[in-house]
Amino acid sequence: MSKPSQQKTTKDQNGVSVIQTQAHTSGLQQVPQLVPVSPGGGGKAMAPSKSKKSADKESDEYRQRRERNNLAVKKSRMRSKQKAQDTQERVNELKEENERLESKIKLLGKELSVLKDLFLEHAHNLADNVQPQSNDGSTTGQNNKNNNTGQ
Amino acid sequence: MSKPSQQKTTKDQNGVSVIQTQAHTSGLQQVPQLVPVSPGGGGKAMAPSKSKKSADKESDEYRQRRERNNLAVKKSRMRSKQKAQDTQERVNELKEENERLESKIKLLGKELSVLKDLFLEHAHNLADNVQPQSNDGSTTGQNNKNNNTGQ
DNA sequence: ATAAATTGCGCAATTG
DNA sequence: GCAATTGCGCAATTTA
Repeated sequence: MSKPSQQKTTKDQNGVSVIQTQAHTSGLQQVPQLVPVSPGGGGKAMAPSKSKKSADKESDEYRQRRERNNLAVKKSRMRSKQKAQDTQERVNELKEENERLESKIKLLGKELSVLKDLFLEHAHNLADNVQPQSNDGSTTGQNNKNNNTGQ
Repeated sequence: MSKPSQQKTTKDQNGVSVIQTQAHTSGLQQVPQLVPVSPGGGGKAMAPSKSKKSADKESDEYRQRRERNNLAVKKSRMRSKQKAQDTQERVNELKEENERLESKIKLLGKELSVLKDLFLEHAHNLADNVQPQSNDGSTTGQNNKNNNTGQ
C-alpha cells in the first residue's frame, strides 16, 4: 500500500524542518533558522519577500496547511491505533469462542460415545437373545469388542 | 504492553513546539505563550558555553546518540508494524478454525440425532413387544412420540 | 547511571 | 486543492 516512494535512508532528507521550535528541557538553544532554498540546481532566487503567494514559510497559508496536516496526522494515527486494538480484541474474542466450541465438541463426543455404547449393548442383547427366555436375571453380560473411540 | 505511562493527553508535553499553532476546531484561538520555566525549582542559568562536555549540539556525542536513537526508533516501529500484521493473521487463522469447529459440531449433532432416533425407535419397539412373538412380519409399527430436537 | 525501546509530535512527500 | 497515509527524525519517557 503506497510505495515508500524513493526515500532512501539518506539520513537527512530533512533539509530543514526545524523551524525554530525546539527549546526544551536542556535549556533551549539557539534557533536553527535556516532557509532551505533549493540546493544545487538552478535555484530560483526569490527574494525573501513574498514571491507569489508567500509559499515560503511563516506564510499564513503555510502555517495553516501545516496545522491542518498535523491534525489529520493525529487523527489518522489515532484511528490506526484503535484499529490495532480492535483487532487484538477480536483475537481474544475468537479465542474464547474457539474454546467454547471445543468444549461443545467434547461434550457431543461424549454423548455420542455413550449412545453408541448403549446401542452396541442392545444390539448384542438382541443377538444373544435370538431366542428369548431363561438366563435368569443377569443384565446380559457386557462384552467389550469395540472400544469405540471415534474421532 | 507497556503502560502508556502517565502521559496525559495534554496535548503538548513538548515544551514548546507550539509556535502559534493552536486554534482550530472550534475557532477560538489564543496565543500559546511559552511556559515560564520551572516554578519553584532552582533555575540554573548556565551559560551557553560548554556546560560540561559539550552536550549541546553538533557534539559528536549528540550526533551519535541521535543516530542510535533513530535506528532504535526504526526498529521499534518495524516490530510494531509486524506485530500488528501478525495479529491480523491470527484473526484470520482463528476465524478459519472457528468455522472448522462449527462444521464439526454440526456433524456431531447430526450423528447424535440419528443415533437418538434409532434408539428411541428401538425403545418403542421393545415397549410394544412387551410380549414377543407372533404379529407376523410387520416391522413393528413406527411410532413417533418424541421428535427429539435437542437443544 | 546508561543504553535501548517506546511514544507523541511535527514535517514533508505521496496518495486518493 | 485537500484530507489521509506514511516514512522519518527529534526529544521526552520508560524499560531493562
